[in-house]
Amino acid sequence: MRILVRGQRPPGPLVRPEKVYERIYALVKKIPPGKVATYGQIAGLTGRCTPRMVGYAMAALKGGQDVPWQRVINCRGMVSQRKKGSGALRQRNLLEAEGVRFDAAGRTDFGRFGWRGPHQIRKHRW
DNA sequence: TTGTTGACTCTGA
DNA sequence: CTCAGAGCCAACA
Repeated sequence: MRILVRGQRPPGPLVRPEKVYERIYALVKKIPPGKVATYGQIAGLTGRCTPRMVGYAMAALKGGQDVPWQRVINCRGMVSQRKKGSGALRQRNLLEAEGVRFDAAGRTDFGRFGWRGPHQIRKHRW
């Protein structure tokens, strides 16, 4: 029996990439202002998808799609650094404008700003 | 076709 | 607490 590890995809076929992106974007749109979700959280809610793919979907976003990409951060509560560009700084500024606070180490408090999910999410479970 | 590269996360040391 | 290694897989050259 295969052990399910967070950060890795559950067994079973992946849905088509386009569908995955659509699902991811639809989910991200549900995150209310002032709240943040993690890549892994979105991946888990999307199903059959990995956190990396969520990050890739965010990176593939083009302007004018009305997706609040800034509300997706990594599992450590920090804004993920980009390889290129200054997107991370912009993301942090947008979040702070929504009321999300970061400590001196650049981390936010999931207890206060973490999104609970569309209805009920099962934390630490796929 | 094959390599390489990420806006990730987990485990173990 | 930090750090490295492994696993993941779509996009790109």
